[in-house]
Amino acid sequence: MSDPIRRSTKQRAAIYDVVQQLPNFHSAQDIHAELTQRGSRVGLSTVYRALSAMANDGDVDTLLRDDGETLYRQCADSAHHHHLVCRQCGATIEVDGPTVEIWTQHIAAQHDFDDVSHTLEIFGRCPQCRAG
Amino acid sequence: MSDPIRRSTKQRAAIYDVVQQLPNFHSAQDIHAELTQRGSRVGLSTVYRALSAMANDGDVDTLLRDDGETLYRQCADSAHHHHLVCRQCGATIEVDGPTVEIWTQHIAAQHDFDDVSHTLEIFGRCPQCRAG
DNA sequence: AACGATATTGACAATCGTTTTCATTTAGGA
DNA sequence: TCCTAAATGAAAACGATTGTCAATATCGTT
Repeated sequence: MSDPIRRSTKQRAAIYDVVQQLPNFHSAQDIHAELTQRGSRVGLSTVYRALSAMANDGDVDTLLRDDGETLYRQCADSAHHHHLVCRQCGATIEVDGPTVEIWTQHIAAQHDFDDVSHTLEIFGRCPQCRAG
Repeated sequence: MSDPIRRSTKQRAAIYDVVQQLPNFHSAQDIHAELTQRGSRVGLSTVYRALSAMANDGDVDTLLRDDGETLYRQCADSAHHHHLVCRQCGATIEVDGPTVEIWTQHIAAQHDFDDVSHTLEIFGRCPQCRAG
C-alpha cells in the first residue's frame, strides 16, 4: 500500500501526451505506433509499463476487449464510471450509474460478500454508424 | 447465418460431461487437464474448438477474466444473467438484474444507440473466504 | 454393410498480446 | 558532482489461443 516512487522521464511524458490527445480507446501497441509515427523512439516494453502504471494510478481509463486485449484512454474524471461503446467505430461515451452501483452493493450484501467491485460495459451501434 | 452442421463425437461428449460436472468457472486448459486426468486423451485444440462452439450455441456460459483468459461453465438456464464471483475461491452465484437491464436500455436509448448488449460481473470475497 | 463426402481430430507450428530479463542509462536527492 | 535506485529498451520468454494439414470418424446414401 506504500506509494511507489515514480521518476518523471521523457518517455512517460510522451506516452501521456499521446494518450491525452487520442480520442477513444486504443491498445498499447496503437499508442506505441503513434509514438513512433511522431518520431518518439520509445520501447514497446516502456509503453506497456507506463500505461499499466498510469492505469494503476487512475490517470488513464482501461477497457478489456472481448478478445482480451487491453485498451487505454484518457480519463476525464477519475471517479468510478462505465462506458457506452460503439461496436463499429469505437466511439465512447462515459456513463454514470448510481442505480447500478447501489444494485451491485445490494446483491453483494445479500450474499454476504465484501470487498466488492464490478465491471460493466454497454456495447451498441451509434447513430452515425447506423446512418452510414 | 445457416446452422453449422455438427457431428457428435466421443471427444465432444467427454468435454461436455466434464463441463457439466465441474462447479464454477474453469479455463479451457483446466478442462483439458481434467480430461487427461480421467484418461480421456483429447487434444487441446479440440477442447478449445468444442468449448467455443458450445459457447456459441449457448450451451455453456463464458466469463472473461481480468487477464483476458476465457473461463467456461455449465449453463443453468440460457437466459441472460450476470455473476457474483468470489475473487479468492472462484465460487459463483448467478444473479439476475431487471433493474440493470432497464437501465442499460435507457442509457443506450438516451444516446440513440441500438443493437445494445452489455457485460456485467460483480467481484468480491465470499463469507467462507473471509472466515478462512 | 460398404461407400463416400466432409466434418472432426490432434500433434505441432504459428500468432499475438504481454511480461520478464538484464545490461545500460538516467533522474534526482545528498 | 556523486551515488543509488528507478527507468529504459532490445531481445527472449511466456501463455493463451488459433491455424495447418494429414489421418480419422461420422452419417446419410447406396
